[in-house]
Amino acid sequence: MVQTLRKPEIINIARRERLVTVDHLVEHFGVTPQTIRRDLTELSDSGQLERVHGGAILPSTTVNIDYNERRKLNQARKVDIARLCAMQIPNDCSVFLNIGTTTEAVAVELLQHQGLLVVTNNMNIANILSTSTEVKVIVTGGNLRQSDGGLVGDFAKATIQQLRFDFAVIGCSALREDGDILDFDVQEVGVSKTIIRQSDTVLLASDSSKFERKAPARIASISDVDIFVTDKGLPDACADFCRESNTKVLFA
Amino acid sequence: MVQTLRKPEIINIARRERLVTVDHLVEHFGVTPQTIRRDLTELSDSGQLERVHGGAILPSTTVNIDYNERRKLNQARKVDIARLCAMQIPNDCSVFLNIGTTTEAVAVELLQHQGLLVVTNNMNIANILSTSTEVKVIVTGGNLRQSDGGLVGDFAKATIQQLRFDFAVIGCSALREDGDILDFDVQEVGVSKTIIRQSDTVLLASDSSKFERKAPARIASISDVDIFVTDKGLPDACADFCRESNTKVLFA
DNA sequence: CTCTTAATGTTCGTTTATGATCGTTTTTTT
DNA sequence: AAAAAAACGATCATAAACGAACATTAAGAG
Repeated sequence: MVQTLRKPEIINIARRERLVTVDHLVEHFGVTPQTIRRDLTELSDSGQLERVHGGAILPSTTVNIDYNERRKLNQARKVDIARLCAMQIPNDCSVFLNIGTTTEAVAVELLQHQGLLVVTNNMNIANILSTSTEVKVIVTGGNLRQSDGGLVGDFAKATIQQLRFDFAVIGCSALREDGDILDFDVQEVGVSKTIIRQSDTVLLASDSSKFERKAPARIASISDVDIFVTDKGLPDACADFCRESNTKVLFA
Repeated sequence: MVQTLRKPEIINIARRERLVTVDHLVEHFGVTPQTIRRDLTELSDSGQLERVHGGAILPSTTVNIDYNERRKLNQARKVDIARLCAMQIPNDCSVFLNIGTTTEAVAVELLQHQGLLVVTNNMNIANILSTSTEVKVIVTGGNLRQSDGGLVGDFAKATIQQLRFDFAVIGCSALREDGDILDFDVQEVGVSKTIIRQSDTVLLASDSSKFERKAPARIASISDVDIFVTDKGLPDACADFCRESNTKVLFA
């Protein structure tokens, strides 16, 4: 006897609302705060939730620790960008989400959507969305990259080539002010290019700190993107480039 | 109403409601709490439900369960079977692991191996093995099945068809004494057949309780399998069948 | 009809979950 | 920075749920 009947429901609510409060759960289940606290403590001990004062939140879902550290860095900004991204996507359509912490944040936001078909080459995203009954998930095949849970290589490309998407949300490792979108992994480039080709509307989700980073492989240009969702701090040179190339820019 | 009629109904209710309570079932069937408890205990023993105080819930897979649950799994026969399976597999070779909690247990054992290439259509297995630097993982594509993290459908099949494996470890939902290997999901059948065709040595990992369960789809016959790893309690009829069809049987 | 067997009900001692109390820690307000 | 309020965890008492053993009932076989 390890779990109580309430725990699965608590996790469900947490996934839907991103956060549960003791008060809210007390009312929902008709038990005392003490009982709810016990539940949350146990869920936290087993790693299913993360305890905060007054309630609990979803834990970070990650593959390895370095990666975990990295994702904490710009999390607040990322969630804002992700939310704005998710707002561009209607219900009942097909979406591709590729590798990257920002796209993972988008996946969390998409849990609120209905009737989606999400295709992804990111194991973390598949894990996140597998909790929803409203989202159908297709995983591309591929070589599993330990560092970030990405699926890369020919199998991924082959699967994507057989599909078309209403929307694609892509992340990147680095950006240049002249509009180049860059990635660390040469293998990932082929996949990203294919995604762009197969999608009606391409969203690039990236915070402006990416302009300060370097990466070797060129995926595409921002001019190939329909909507660029970022935060304030976009370099002027790049803003000009977006205007010229008719790429819509949204600031979170 | 007899027991055999109650159990499927209980599972139905559990699938619909996510959880069942003893009280609710007592009222629903008009029997005593003790009877319901007996039903739930048996459903829990056969792995179809997970028992909690006051009722039962749908079982969770290995990925997101806490350490104590994992230890409980360790006590089960599954781990013995898994260990014996892993012992049949040398270092530096290619292995396919398909859907099932037993194959997940095999994946845990394979963490000790070196130089493996593991291909899988099971998200949980990919998650487990992604922690190892000694194991290279390829994930087949496919539709993500929420219930067990399985990847099924044509994408999975297409990926597998392009590969060959030194070893394949397959699990199943049910077994018949005449040697038929059965699965719940018709989609999974095509995948399993393909796996068997592409593999030099096929291991079937299944505890003998599977003989007490039923499933609609026929994957293959035990005669198509090279090594059958199970526990004591193999029905005589099946043991005879294995001898005739030249399938090696190993008891954990 | 009786005998056998399996399912269900009954009883009872044990275990588990819950709620109440209280001193401590954290957060918010002043 | 201090005070007040809220949330917290530990502890204990109680009621509910539990499993085991035994009794009863129903169904089928001879």
